[in-house]
Amino acid sequence: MSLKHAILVLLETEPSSGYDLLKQFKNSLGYFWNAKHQQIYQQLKTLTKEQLIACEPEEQAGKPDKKIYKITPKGVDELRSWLTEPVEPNKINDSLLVKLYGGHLSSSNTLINELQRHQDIHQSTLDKLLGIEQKYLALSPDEQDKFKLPYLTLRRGIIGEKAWLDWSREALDMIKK
Amino acid sequence: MSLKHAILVLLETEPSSGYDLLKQFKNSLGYFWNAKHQQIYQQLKTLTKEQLIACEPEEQAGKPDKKIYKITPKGVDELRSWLTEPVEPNKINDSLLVKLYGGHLSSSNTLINELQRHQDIHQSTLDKLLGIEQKYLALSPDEQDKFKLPYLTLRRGIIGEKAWLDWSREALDMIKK
DNA sequence: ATAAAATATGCAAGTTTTTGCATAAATAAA
DNA sequence: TTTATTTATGCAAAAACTTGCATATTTTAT
Repeated sequence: MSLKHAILVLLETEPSSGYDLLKQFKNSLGYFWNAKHQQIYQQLKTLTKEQLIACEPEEQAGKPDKKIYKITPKGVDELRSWLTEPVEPNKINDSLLVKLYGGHLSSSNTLINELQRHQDIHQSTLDKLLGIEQKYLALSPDEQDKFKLPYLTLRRGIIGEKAWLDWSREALDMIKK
Repeated sequence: MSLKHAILVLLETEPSSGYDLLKQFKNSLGYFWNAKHQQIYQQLKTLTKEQLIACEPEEQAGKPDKKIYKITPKGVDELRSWLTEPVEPNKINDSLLVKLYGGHLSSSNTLINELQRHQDIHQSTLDKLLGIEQKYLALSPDEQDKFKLPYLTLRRGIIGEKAWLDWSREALDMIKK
């Protein structure tokens, strides 16, 4: 339900194409929002119909044309109003934990391999986020202040990934023992 | 897609009714799986059709009748095979972080209240999980070993909630400053 | 005594998300 | 130089999930 608002928030910061949004989710914001390209394009269509965003085509040298979307005043109103409403805490559905929970039907090697595979993924996500943090910390105090809130969300990603890795080390130790 | 497997895993441990499963998700397993009652009842119907589970009605004194589902041998096969396949890392869609990211359109008081509201929820989830952990730690070494894997998933819940609370304290400090 | 919450299940309709297919040019890698 | 990846968008169908409604008894709280 709030892919809608995730998109509005991003477009409020900067007009973007569907593909731009996709890349943002994939490359930097994946620790708090994920969506497939079809979902994004569909939602952009819906939001355009609702007049919360507007589209302007942009020609590009060489590359295929982009459709740049920007938020409308009506969209900003909608966003402001959504921001005042309470949101539900995040719903978690974690297949890996389901696997572990039922892991006695599997071999410990299978479990260990799967855990290590996920560990690698989380480690590289953490590295990426720490890289982004370094860029933030290199900004002037003024600019840091400007991006304070996005930075807080980045911190959530970093702390969350570190916790995941702490847990996975504990888990591997316990399974191996 | 793996509500199916979440249910199979739980039924493999213990035959249950839809309502039992719902309570398990709500009361103890919510840190790794969440589902509404309609979703569970629908899935139980589907799984019965696929003959992965079977249903036996149970009369209860006083209370409405229960339908107790148990996993079939075919269901165990399906589960075993699923357990060997890699799963995707957990997809995260966190509306609270979307709100924070776009929080400059809102007042810091609104943000602070919302954060504190979530903090309370997470704190009480953590307390609940720590309570469950105490019960586990009071078991005999033999029994502890038997429930080692479910315990690992509980640890994930505990570590995850603690990390969330650490982050939220940091976030509140930064917003208030 | 009455109201609310918990126990227990389900249909129907709607919304959201995923999967499969499809196109097309540019750039980077083998 | 051929192949794979990246850039860029979209339709249609299927699957998954949510919301609204509906019922009926029991237990707990006021």
